[in-house]
Amino acid sequence: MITDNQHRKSKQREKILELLQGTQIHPTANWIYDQMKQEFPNLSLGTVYRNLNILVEQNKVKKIIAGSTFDRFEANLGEHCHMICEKCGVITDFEIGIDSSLISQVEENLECKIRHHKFDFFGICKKCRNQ
Amino acid sequence: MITDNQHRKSKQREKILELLQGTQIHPTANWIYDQMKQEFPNLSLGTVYRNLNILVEQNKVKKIIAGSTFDRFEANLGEHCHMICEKCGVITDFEIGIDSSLISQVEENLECKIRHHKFDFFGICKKCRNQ
DNA sequence: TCAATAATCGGAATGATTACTATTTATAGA
DNA sequence: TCTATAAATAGTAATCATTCCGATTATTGA
Repeated sequence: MITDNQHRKSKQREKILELLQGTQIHPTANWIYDQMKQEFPNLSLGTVYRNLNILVEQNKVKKIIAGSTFDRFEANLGEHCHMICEKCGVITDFEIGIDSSLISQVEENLECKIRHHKFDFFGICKKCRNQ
Repeated sequence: MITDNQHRKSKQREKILELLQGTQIHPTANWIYDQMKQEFPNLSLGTVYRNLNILVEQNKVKKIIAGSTFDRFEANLGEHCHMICEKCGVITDFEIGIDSSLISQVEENLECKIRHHKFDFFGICKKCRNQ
C-alpha cells in the first residue's frame, strides 16, 4: 500500500508527521531529530530534512521562516498568523479576520496571481512581559 | 565629525546605504559586493555584511527574510508589504491599508506587546504571468 | 518469495553568514 | 597640523543549517 503516488511508506516520515501534529511549539528539524532518536537510534538528520521537505510538498506540513537562522515547521494547516517573541523566540498561533477582498485588491493593483500570504507579528510575549 | 555616537564614518558603509537607497530590487549582500568592487577593489564581503547589520541596527535599512536561503535588504522605511514572485523571485513593494486596530486587537488577545509586523504575499508576478 | 527501486544512514559538501587578526583609517585632543 | 587611540577594513578561517552522495536496507507489486 502506497500513501500517495509519489512516495512509499516510511516509519520515519510517519513519526515526523505525528510529532508535528502533536505539538504547538513549531519545532526545528533538530528538535524532531532529538525526539526520534530513542525510537530510531540510527536516525540521520538528513532523513528528517528530506521527509520534512516531502511533507511540505504534500501540503501536510508548513515551513515557517521567522527571522531565525534555522527553519521551523508546523502541521497546523488552518489559516492563522504567528506572533513571534523577540526575546524568547516562542511562536504563538492565532486566528485573525483577514478581509478576503484584500487579496483581490493586491491582485488587481499588481496584476499578479496571489497563491498564499503570511502575516507575522513580532514583539514581546505575555510571559516575557511579566518578568 | 561622527555620524552617530556609535560608529565612525566609513566610505564603504556610505556607499552601501547609497546603493540601497537607489534601487528597488531588494538586493542581497552579494549584489552589493559586486556593485562596489570597482570603486573598492579590495572590498571584503565581511565588510558588506558587517555594515548591513550596522545599518539595520541604526534603522536606516531593513532586512527582508522572504523564504530564500539568503537575506535581502531595502532602504524603503515606509510602511509597505511585499509581493514575492515564486517563479522569478522578484520582490515588489506596495502599500496597503492595514487597519491599525488590528495591532491592538492582537495585543489584547495575546496580552503581548507588538513592535512590528510583516505582511507578505506570495504568487506569480505580472511579468511571469504573461509568459 | 523475489526483483525493482525508493528510503535510509553516515558522512562529505555547500553556501550564507560570522568571527578572528593584523593592518589601515578616522577622529579627538594637544 | 600632528599624534595617540581605537574603530573599520581585508583576508581568511570558522560556523552552522541544510543538501547531496554512495552504499545498504526496506517497501512494494508481481
